Amino acid sequence: MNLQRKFGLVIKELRLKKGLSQESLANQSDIDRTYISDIEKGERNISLKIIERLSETLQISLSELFKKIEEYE
Amino acid sequence: MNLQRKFGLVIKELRLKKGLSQESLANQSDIDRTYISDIEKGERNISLKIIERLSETLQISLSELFKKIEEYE
DNA sequence: ATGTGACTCAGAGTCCGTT
DNA sequence: GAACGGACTCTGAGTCACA
Repeated sequence: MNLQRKFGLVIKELRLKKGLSQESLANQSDIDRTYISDIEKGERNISLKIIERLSETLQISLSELFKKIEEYE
Repeated sequence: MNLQRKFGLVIKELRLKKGLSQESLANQSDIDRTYISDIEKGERNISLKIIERLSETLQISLSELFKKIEEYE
């Protein structure tokens, strides 16, 4: 499984843990709802700026976020 | 200091610690030499794929890489 | 509330050389 | 060996209608 798919899975997991819909995560992160959908499916090779915005909204540090991602291997 | 600048500083630090030139890091990571230069100066908003390739060449996990980045704040 | 296809366009990423 | 520049190509960012 590649990195961007793992990334999507972790984002989805964190979003659900906070009881957020894709739409509200999208609004809070100032990202389009359909773009969030693509990210969670692992279909986008996202950049540092997007990663940062998501981690802020989900209230997780970048190192903790990537630690979770690594646990998927 | 923004995230991409901190990212660049950490990459440079790790590269020097391994005794690599920008050119050899570029070659081993299959990234353009001039792009490495820009990244280290914090002038590029790089994607997940590039981040992954750099971490592989520099032999550091993504979570450890971002932990170092967070230490710059 | 989420998925998909199709789109635009700024910027990610490359290649050449010169300082 | 690294920074800088111009001139590229290609893909990520961002949006929309529709299912």
